[in-house]
Amino acid sequence: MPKPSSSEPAAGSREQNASRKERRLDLFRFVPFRLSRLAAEVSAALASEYQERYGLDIPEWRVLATLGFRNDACSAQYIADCTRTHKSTISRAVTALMERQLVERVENEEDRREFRLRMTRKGDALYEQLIPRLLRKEQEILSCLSAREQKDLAAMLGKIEQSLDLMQTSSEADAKQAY
Amino acid sequence: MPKPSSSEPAAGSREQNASRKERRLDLFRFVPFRLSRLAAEVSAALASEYQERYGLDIPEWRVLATLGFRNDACSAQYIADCTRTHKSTISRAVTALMERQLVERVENEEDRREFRLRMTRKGDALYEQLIPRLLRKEQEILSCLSAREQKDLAAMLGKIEQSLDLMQTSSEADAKQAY
DNA sequence: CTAAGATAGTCTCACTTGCAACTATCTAAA
DNA sequence: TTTAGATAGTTGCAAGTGAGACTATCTTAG
Repeated sequence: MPKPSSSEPAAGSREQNASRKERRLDLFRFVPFRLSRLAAEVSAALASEYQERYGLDIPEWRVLATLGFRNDACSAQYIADCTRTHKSTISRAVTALMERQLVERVENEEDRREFRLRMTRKGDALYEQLIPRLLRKEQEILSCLSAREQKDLAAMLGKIEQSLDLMQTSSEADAKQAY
Repeated sequence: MPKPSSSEPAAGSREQNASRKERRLDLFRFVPFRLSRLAAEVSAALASEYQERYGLDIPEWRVLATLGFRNDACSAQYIADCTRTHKSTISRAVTALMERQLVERVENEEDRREFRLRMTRKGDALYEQLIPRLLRKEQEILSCLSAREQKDLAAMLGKIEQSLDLMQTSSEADAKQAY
């Protein structure tokens, strides 16, 4: 990966450098870009586990991950909210998973608009095979950090996540309060 | 955002909980997922700046960011490598930016396969308007962290980035060594 | 009870983007 | 020099995804 040289060849006085500080932006130090690129690379690193080996795409994996972590069945909308994935994407993922008989759904007698989703035995088996691989991969990626750093990183991600939640629009906040 | 309850209702002995630790995965504690979601949200938060206000999409912004940080012109391929964006995506972004006369390109006499790209005066003006807004937004997002934490976060991102580089395939590593 | 509005899930459409083929050009080796 | 392979950039195509319309159902206000 090439990196634009940070040592700019004598292109101005120190005074200009000071003002440039606000007028130029080093993409490689810009946290939003770094996050986006890092997330893409980490996703790609994990894809080999759930895509190549198990034929799952990201939305499908998110459905399984949500169902697998919960003991009880839940609705597609709930999964969409949890994972911040559009409901149409979740709908397609659920359809694909049902065709592969990894997930099943039953009508909810109390609210017949929604379905209760849960993993089948087959889905459970796949899930239990997949999870250790993913956790191992995660550890592999984080192994460059000490245990202390990993904990700190998790805490900082948490703070930013929380802060972003607060920055959401009120309509989204209302939607969330429904839970 | 609903969060699956972490306090699982007495579903097994302590022994089972210990083994479950490896068989279940809490999406909300799974760093790859958190990164992906966080990156998406941060991107969305920035989009209002460069999309709504300046009509730029992400690839276009990445082209401008790379050109703006460098003093000299560079090739489309270089931008693709820097930003880890596919060359076809960069190609389309450059076309759009040229149509808006924000970027211009000149033939490279030394290698007539490639073009040297640089911002026009108009592109520079837009860039200088945009950058302070984006930096302010970044600070806003990171303001929930102390200066110390921000520095630590940057350092940790750096470590993971570096570690992922090492995890790449040899063909990619070769490509990088060309620089 | 009825009507209006909210919500769950599906489906169509449009857009974005990666892949891969293609052209043009460069490089290296026979 | 010639030829094979690599590289820069463009473009057609296909897959994935979000927006929003739509149906069915639920909720609430009158």
